Amino acid sequence: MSNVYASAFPSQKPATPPTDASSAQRSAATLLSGVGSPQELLQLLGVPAWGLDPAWPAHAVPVMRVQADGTLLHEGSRSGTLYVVRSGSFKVLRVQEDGYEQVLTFAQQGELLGCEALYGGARQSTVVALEVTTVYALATDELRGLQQRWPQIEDALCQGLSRQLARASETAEMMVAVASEVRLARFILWLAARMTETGQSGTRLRLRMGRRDIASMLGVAHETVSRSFGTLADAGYLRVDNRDVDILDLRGLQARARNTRASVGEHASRLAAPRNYGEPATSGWWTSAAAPQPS
Amino acid sequence: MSNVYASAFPSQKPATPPTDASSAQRSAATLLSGVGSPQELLQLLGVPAWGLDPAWPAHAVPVMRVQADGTLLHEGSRSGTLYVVRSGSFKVLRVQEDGYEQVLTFAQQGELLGCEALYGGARQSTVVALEVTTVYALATDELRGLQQRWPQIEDALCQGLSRQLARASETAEMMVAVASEVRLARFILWLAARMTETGQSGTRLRLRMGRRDIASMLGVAHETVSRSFGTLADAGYLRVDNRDVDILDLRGLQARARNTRASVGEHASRLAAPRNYGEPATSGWWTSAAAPQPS
DNA sequence: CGCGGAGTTGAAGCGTTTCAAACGGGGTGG
DNA sequence: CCACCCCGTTTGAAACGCTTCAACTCCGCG
Repeated sequence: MSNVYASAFPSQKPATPPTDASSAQRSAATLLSGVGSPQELLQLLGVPAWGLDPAWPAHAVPVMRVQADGTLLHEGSRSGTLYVVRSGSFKVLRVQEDGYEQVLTFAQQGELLGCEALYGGARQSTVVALEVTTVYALATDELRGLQQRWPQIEDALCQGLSRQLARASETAEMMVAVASEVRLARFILWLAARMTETGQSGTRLRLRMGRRDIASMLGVAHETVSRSFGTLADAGYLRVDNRDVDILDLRGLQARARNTRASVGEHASRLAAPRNYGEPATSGWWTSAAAPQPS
Repeated sequence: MSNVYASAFPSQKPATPPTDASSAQRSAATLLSGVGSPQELLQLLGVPAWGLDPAWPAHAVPVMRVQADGTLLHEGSRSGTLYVVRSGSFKVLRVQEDGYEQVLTFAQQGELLGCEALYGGARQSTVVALEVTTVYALATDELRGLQQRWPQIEDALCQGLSRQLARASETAEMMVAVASEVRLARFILWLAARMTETGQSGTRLRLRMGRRDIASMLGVAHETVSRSFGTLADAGYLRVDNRDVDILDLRGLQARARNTRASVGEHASRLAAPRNYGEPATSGWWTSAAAPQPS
């Protein structure tokens, strides 16, 4: 297997997989499990692999496998490797000084992990696999080489970074919402939107994370998450069976997710005057990236 | 003035300032106010301008001026311009469907604004100046040209993007904290850390934003922010006079900011075992980017 | 079979929200 | 120059919602 890897990156010293230092030491969760094509990588990043010679499969990108509950990245680690989720899902968290796990987001197919590596500092967050998972591993020094061979990678990465940033603001909106049911409703809609992005159902979700993780991300007690699930189910928006969730009434759920803190009345309307009032457009999905937004 | 601009970017059609479309139409808040040097731009982005010919001041980057309460970017706009804060400060927010302004973060010197432009979609957030402000304006199509002349810009931008991402996780930690005083304590520490980054005091802060904006970002009522300020002041951590805040007891404030939701006991310690327990290191500042973090 | 973890549900306490009123500063107009 | 108003900020009191502690069920696993 390591020969495959070595042939893909001849400039690299033999058998130096771009694994995260601390994760390799602490847990045997991450394994170099093969290689993938740069075409697939670009497609994962949302850039159609135009101009890439499809008959050039010789060069490959290392793929790593992470088992369930395995740690891909460790807070404080300094290795400069970037990961792109190929399959499965992760939770991204920060461990507080008192030991509390603050979940920041959940990552799915196509998402970038370990972006802080580019910044040069230490890793800001820990990344744990929620199930069996595979990721593309891109060591920053190898990135230079890749970029020279496939300039598209550069753009794809920038776009990926920018998209991660956009998602960060989405998660922020979930966490600061007032009522716990609103938080949960937004979370479900957010998950559903991400599902459809990767070609999955969009109304029938199988949660990969526990109530406790959801609660941590939403900033509420896990009992409250349970209760909120019950409330949303009683209202007819969802059908909930442990980690299986069906969205029964999408519009209703969206309406529930819209409710925010008591509006400042006309103060806000001064700035945002006759904007999308009464418009069904939500802040993501359904009218996701293609919303023409009347300017 | 426009000749200066035209000479800086001869490839550009004359008099096509890279202003955000909607902001230029809606408010006369943004004005092309001159040009700056790429050296300063790189320095702002945290990349020392090594290798840049300092005796090459002919080429310049357009600088825009935004008046207080002026809108730099409008949610939903599609123009692909990237901004770097040169002076002053902004609030970044999303306007909810019901008119409520959800503040996502505050941006200071050196920060990137409008990064979603790279992603190609519509703007995700509105950006409003909290005071008189100047920004560097980088139209994406001009970026290509800039990159060819100064390759450092590329790296600087990537690092900036990655740093913005790191900051997003910091803000997330503030917003999901449990008690309102903890949220506010973290906010103050976060602000102070950013102040020191730009060479300002670090213990003597002049808030540029109102209580309402702080409350929105922290996800609490603005009355609660006021009360929390009172509580932190009564505890001796701060001296608060309207928008002037002095940090009197930094360690105490840090301790107050550490308090999170009741820890899951030993569940969390299983994963993060003997990590920085008892270590004074906080999640930013004081031991900011240089913390060696025992691996 | 019994243990432990995940999820649900109940009841009590408390923190936050909400409504309300008052204070203070900065602006405008008389 | 003062009065006045507007708005940001502060403080009070009541109601609500969430957290917390607790008990209980269900399920997988040793």
